[in-house]
Amino acid sequence: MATASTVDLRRAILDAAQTGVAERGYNDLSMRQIARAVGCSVGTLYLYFSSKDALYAALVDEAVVHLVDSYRPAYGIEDPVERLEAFCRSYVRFAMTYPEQYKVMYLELSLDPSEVSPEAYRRARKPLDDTAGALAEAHDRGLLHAPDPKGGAVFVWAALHGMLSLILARQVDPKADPDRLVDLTVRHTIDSFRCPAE
Amino acid sequence: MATASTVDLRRAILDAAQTGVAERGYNDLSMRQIARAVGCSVGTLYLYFSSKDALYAALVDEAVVHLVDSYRPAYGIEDPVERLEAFCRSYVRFAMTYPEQYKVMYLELSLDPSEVSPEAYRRARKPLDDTAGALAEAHDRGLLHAPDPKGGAVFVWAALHGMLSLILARQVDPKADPDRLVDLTVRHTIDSFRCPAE
DNA sequence: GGGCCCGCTGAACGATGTTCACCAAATACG
DNA sequence: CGTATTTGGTGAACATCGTTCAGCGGGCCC
Repeated sequence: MATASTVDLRRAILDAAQTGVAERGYNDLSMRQIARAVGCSVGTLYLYFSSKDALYAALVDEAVVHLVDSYRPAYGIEDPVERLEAFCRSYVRFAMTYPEQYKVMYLELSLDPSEVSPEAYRRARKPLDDTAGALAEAHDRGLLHAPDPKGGAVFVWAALHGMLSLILARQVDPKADPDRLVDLTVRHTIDSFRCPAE
Repeated sequence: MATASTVDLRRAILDAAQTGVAERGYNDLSMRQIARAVGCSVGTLYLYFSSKDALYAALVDEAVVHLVDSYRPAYGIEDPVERLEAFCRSYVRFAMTYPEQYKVMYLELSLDPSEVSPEAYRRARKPLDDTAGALAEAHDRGLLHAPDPKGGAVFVWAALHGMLSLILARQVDPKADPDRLVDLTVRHTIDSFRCPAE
């Protein structure tokens, strides 16, 4: 139980940081607040994470795992276009459901990229590879026109991420319904591969 | 010359903040550093700007003016599709040339939206309206298929902004050439309005 | 010339992330 | 069993941050 309590402490720190970030955002969440929520001292946090950014990076790690997990049901879809759409909807649903994690992952500029672990970086690229795979399959079957699946996947990512970040940063017209906007974006993005114009 | 020196001081503060943000980014630029660069005291900064965020918002104001100005040459282009492409290229060129201003404008989440002035907000929407106008004109002439120009313009914005923010946040593969990526994005985005599939 | 006002100062305040000398309990060893 | 060592945790202290405010000096009006 001795070692169990230490691993539980690490878990407790992550949980407290998680809820704190969700409530107050990264910048307005201090290490002292986390320590108080956990019930330990500030110095203890640095026994488990080398810095606030490192703790943040660990949060990103877990968020990425959740995102990748949410892709799993879509793997069973046989039609590559429908699978692609399912990927897109998983992505936007994740961003809309866990906006703070999403901001942490892709929006927060203060996070030093060297802080995120290489495994996390590799994991984070899986959704992109899956998207490229669906695009390639759809192209081969003549369902979509995507001669460059890798570049196409980056475009899909950029389009979805762009709309999501505009919404999350409250840059778009507040009168517009966010869900409708992302829905239009998903459809328009997929439709953009339907024409052979490119 | 008395009043001239005060207005020059405001100008000097803005310039120092500008270069400081470009060199170090917003978070790592302190008011004391700005004051030292200007050659005045910290307190003086607060005589001209009520807070660091307000100073930041003034920087955003000027960046928006520059962005809108960069759109001007494109107004002369008669063909709406070419005009639309010119708008897109102005947008991405601005973001790639002044990445810190661009981050300030659309990426920085810590900036309270209430801090940016209403005029700046209105100005910032002009590029969006111009894009929607070009889309509507192209649709009417049968050159593009954009039955919802306003929504289409938001999509264009989101696609460009998405790719730009991914590049600026160093999320995309560093091996890829950024200029080629944005070029592909611009073309693919415009082409997405070429097919009547939607 | 004396009073006033205005632009400016910089020390001070609370809060931040981070470090480090200390400590207590548990484990290892003779 | 007693002592030494390691382990995990503490919280005061440090530098720095954004922000405030009592005070200062020099030009303007009466």
